[in-house]
Amino acid sequence: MADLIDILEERGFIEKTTHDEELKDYIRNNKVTCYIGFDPTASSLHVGSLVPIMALAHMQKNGHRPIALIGGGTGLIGDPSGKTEMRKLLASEMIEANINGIKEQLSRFIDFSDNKALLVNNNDWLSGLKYIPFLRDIGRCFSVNRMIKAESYKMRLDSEEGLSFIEFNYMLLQAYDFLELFDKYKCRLQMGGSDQWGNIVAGIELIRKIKKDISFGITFPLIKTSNGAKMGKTAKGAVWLDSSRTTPYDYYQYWINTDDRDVARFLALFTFLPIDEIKDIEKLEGADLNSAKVVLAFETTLLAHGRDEAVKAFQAAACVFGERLVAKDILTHSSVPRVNSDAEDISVPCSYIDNSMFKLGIPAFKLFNEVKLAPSGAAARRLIEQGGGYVNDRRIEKFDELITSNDINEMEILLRSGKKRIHKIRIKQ
RNA sequence: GGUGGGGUUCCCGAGUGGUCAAAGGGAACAGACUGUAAAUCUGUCGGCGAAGCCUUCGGAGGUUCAAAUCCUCCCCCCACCA
Repeated sequence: MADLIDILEERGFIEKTTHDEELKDYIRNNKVTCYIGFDPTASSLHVGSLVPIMALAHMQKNGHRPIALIGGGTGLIGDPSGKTEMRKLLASEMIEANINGIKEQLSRFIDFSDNKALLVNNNDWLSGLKYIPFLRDIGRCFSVNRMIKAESYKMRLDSEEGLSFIEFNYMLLQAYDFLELFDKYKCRLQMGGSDQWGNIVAGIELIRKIKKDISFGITFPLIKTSNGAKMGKTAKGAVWLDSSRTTPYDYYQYWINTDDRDVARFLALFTFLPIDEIKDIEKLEGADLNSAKVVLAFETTLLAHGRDEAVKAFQAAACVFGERLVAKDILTHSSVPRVNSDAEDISVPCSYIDNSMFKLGIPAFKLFNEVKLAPSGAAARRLIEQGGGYVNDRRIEKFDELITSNDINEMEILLRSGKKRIHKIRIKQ
C-alpha cells in the first residue's frame, strides 16, 4: 500500500498530525477508515472545501475508506472555532436541502458506490441524544478549564461578542461524532482544517477515555493565495463548486488567474497529476507559467464539472483571449487539449435578446446593465466613461452610444467589460 | 434587573444641527503598464438618460426652515454590577 502520509505531505496537505510515528505505522499497515466533517451551511461546497475533499479522494485512491460526515446535527449549532462572530443558526429544512446538494458534489470527487466511501449525517445520532445521559457519559470527560484554554475558542473568548453556551458545546458534539464513527466503522482517523485541531484532539481523548483505544488526527494548513487572501474568496463571494452558482467558465477563469507563486502548490493540492511532473513546473518562471495555469484550470474544472465542461471552458477562453497551446512536454498526464482546436465559445455567458430591440438601437450603458455586466445603469455608465466597455472588441466612446442592428455579426453581439468579463448576445428574430 | 458604552454606506471606521451621499483605510471596478500574473501609478466606487431629484446612517414617531447629529419610545449588541 502506498504511503499515504508521504503523499499527502509531499502535496502540501499536512500541517500537523498527532502521534506521528504511530499514525504512519497504522496507515502503512492497515486499510484505514477516516473521516472529515463538512458543514451544511450552504447548498454547495466551494473552493475552500477542496482541500478536505481532495484529501479524502487521495485516501480512496490509495485503498483506504473515506467517510464524509455532513454536519446536519452540528450544523444546527455552528462551529465557533476560529471565527470572530457567531454563525446564524440555520433552520433544519434548509440544512436538509443543503445536504443533498453537498452529497452530489462530493460524488464527483469520491466514489461512494459499494461502500467504497461512506456518507453519513451526524443528525442521525445527535438529534436523539438525551441531555442528562449525555452530560453524565460524555460531559464528564471534558474539563472546562482545558476547553477555555483551547486556541479554537480563544478568539471568541477574547472578543466583545463572546461565546454562547450552545457554541461552547460544539466541541463535545464533534468529539462525540468521532466516538460514534469509531464505534460503528472502526474509524480511527479524523482530518480537518487547522481550525479543527482542538475539536479533533477532543475526539481522540474522548475515545481514549471511553474506549481506552487510540485514534489519530491530521490537520490541513489553511490555504491562502500568495496575496494573503483566503482560497476561493472573490469580491462576488465564494467560488462555488455548483455550476449554477459559479459557471464552469468562471470556475476555469478563477484558476487561470492564479498567482504565479501559487501554481505549483495548487497543482499539487487541487489536481491528481503526478507530483514529479508538478515539481518540474516549479522551475518555470514568468510567462512560461501560463501553460501550467491552463493545465491547472483545466484539471480543476475537469474534476468539478466533468470533461465536457472543462473542454468548453478551455475553448471559450481560447476564443476570448486567444488560443494558448500547452507544450507537449509539461504535465504530460494532463488530458488538456494540446493541439489546435476548433475553438467555440459555447460556455461564454450568453443571453438572448429580441431583434426588435436593435432596430431603434439601445444605449450602450443600458445594454451593459441589462446583461449584468454592470450592476446598475450608473455603474455601466462609469465603466464606459472610463474606457472599459467594448462592443465586438471596439471600445465604446460614449456611454449612451446606440447599439443597433449594425453591430450584429452573424446574429451575435459580443460585449466586454474590462479585459476579462465578456457576455454574448444572441439575436432572436 | 441596575449602570455605563455602542448599532454609520460591501467591511473596518470618522462624523454630535446646515458646508453630508457622509472623512480615512480595506475590498471591488476601470485605465496605464503587462503574461487573462504580481507590483505600481491614476480614476471611480447609493439610484435615476445626470439637470436636478430620490433613497441611505438599528426601528418608529417628534422638535426644527434644516436631523446621521437634538427629544421620546422600541429592538439588538457589549462591559461591569446583581
